[in-house]
Amino acid sequence: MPEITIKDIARQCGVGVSTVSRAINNHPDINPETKTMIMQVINESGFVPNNSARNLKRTDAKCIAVLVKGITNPFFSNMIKIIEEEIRKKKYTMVLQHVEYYEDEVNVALQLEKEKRLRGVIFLGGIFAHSKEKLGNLHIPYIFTTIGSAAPKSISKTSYSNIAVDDRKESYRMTEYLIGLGHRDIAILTAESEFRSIGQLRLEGYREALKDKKIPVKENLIRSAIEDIEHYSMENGYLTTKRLLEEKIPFTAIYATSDSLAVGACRALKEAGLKIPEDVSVAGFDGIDLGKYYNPSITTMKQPMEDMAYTTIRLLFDIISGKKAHEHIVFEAELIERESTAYIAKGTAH
Amino acid sequence: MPEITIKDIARQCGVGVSTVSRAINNHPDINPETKTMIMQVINESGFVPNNSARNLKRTDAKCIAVLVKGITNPFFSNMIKIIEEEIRKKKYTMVLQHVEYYEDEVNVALQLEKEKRLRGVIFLGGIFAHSKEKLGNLHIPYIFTTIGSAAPKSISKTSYSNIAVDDRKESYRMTEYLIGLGHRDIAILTAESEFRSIGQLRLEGYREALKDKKIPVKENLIRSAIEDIEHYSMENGYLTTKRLLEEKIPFTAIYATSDSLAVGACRALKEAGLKIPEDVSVAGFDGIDLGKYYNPSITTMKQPMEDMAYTTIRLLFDIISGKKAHEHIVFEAELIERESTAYIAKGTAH
DNA sequence: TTGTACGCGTTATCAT
DNA sequence: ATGATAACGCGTACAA
Repeated sequence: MPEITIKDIARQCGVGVSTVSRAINNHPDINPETKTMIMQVINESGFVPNNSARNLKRTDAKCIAVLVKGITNPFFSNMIKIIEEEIRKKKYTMVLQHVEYYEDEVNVALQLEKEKRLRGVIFLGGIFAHSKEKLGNLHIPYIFTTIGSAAPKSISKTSYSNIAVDDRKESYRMTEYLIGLGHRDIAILTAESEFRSIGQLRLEGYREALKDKKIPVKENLIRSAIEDIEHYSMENGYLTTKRLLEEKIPFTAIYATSDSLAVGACRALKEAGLKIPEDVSVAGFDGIDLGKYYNPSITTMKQPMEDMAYTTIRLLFDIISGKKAHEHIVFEAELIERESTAYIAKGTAH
Repeated sequence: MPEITIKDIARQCGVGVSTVSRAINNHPDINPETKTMIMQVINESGFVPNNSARNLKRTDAKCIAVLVKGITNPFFSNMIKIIEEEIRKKKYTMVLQHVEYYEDEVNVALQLEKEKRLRGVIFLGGIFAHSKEKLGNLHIPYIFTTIGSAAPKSISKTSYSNIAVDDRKESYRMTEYLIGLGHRDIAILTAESEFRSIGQLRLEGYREALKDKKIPVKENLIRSAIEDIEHYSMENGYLTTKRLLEEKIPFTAIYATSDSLAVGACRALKEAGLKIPEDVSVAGFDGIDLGKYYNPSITTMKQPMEDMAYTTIRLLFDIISGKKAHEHIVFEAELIERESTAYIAKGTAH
């Protein structure tokens, strides 16, 4: 198949390649007539400039990469939309890449930096477990958003930005809230066992809250998600809760560390003939849309996704333009009480 | 910042660039010792080959592009996972791109074909409304999956593959099912007004079924999704249903043309004090996980996503290797009866 | 087994 | 306003 290039167009138009290039790239120094003529020929021929060659040569790519850890997380969808829109407004382009759980997002960023002449990188999700050396090779500004905020101390805080809620604290608050409703046997559905992962931070918050309230932590109420299936999924919440019920360990509330897990938990409870919140209270985390529309609607700790998204992209642009230095911003989450939680009914324990 | 290139590595190692290239690309003609030496230097230096330059030179990219229309559709997530896995198994790489609703996915494919030396393209979602000329410029095999199956006649069926359910027929079946339950006033929640879109095909099936059963179509029971928000979203189902209720048009069933819409509808009904399915039956379409975990679980027309995904990627590889010609496969959907639908209660109409 | 030199398609520089 | 030409970083004949 004969790949059609800028040279072919130039020949067909009887002009030099530079003129064609000028036409394509909206350069000022070109006769409008020549330009329309060239554009016409291009449209007819179906010529598409080779992006690899462009990126190879170009100095000003005006491109920002967004790397998302995991693909099925609905939590990020809205954030990405906002970020994309802002990037478009600035006449930049965005390259969105999903990174598998086992892939190293920094490697991907390193690649993209060279390939696309990136101006900045946004990491969405994942764990901050990157070596200083590797990050040192990333010569452009990068921001971690929605990532367990505790980064290794060896990495200078001035070399990157971080935007997240305080997962430990907010998890503490949610646990405290459930305790306040009279619950003492609170099962927690958690995912991710990696050190400093969001899952672990939330678990720590739970432990601390119980400890502070002098409620003994029952290890058999701490349930890790099943490994082989998507961690933060409804299915995982469902299966984990089912197992919990089968083991007949008494509890009066379930604190799921994500709303998807909470949904699955609700279903399992319902199938077991338990009423929410009369028999069992269920709380989630994140504040995705679904929680609002679920039945019962689900009490959750809502992360200010829109705010976080806007802040992320604006901060990145400010850093790129030299207006700001790196920042580490902690957002407050909002406890939204909905139908799925209530005061404990006396004498019940399932 | 001094971009480090293959030349720097070569100089540092005291070898020629080709030797470094051979080391990077696992070529056979290289002394193992030289290779390890070079790789060591590379690792220390943090050198990352420039992908643009590579793609520019390379002839055998072994890369397949997956273009997804719209980003927040959970329906595609599972399909993408399967496709990605199969691609990995074949030692190919996958490039996943989300295409906005207003963007032209064929343009994106055209770009990528040149940029990444693609071997094939998979289009997920969207509408088949592409000009013959443009598609003619795509010199590699491409498959449309989950796209309204009625393509313009001007395009030869031998030039592309298509994998989908028969949206009109399956929509007909769903409507028929609801009619079979005794419903006559069936509101339909639909999205997309574009000709030949999935939304329109499903609407056509609805109309036909009513017509065949001699039930007059009430135009005010046909509700289009609100334009400015995500079409197939829970929010849209919720708001649309709310409006429907406010208008006090009597109906005993809602057929939502996607499960997300159905979820929103359920919530709106519940808030209005209506019971599902006692007062109103609700049916969805697609068969996403959520329908199973929702409360009530939602009757749906399940598309065989896994099958469709496997078939798509296998067919593509067969076409690439010359084993097969293009195919047009229609899958059967499966009507899954769940808790949200039931026989009509006599004398009720809301 | 290794090194030299050319070219991939484009943009930028410098003439004209 | 336009054209010739030198890079961009890499892979690969081809020569050594």
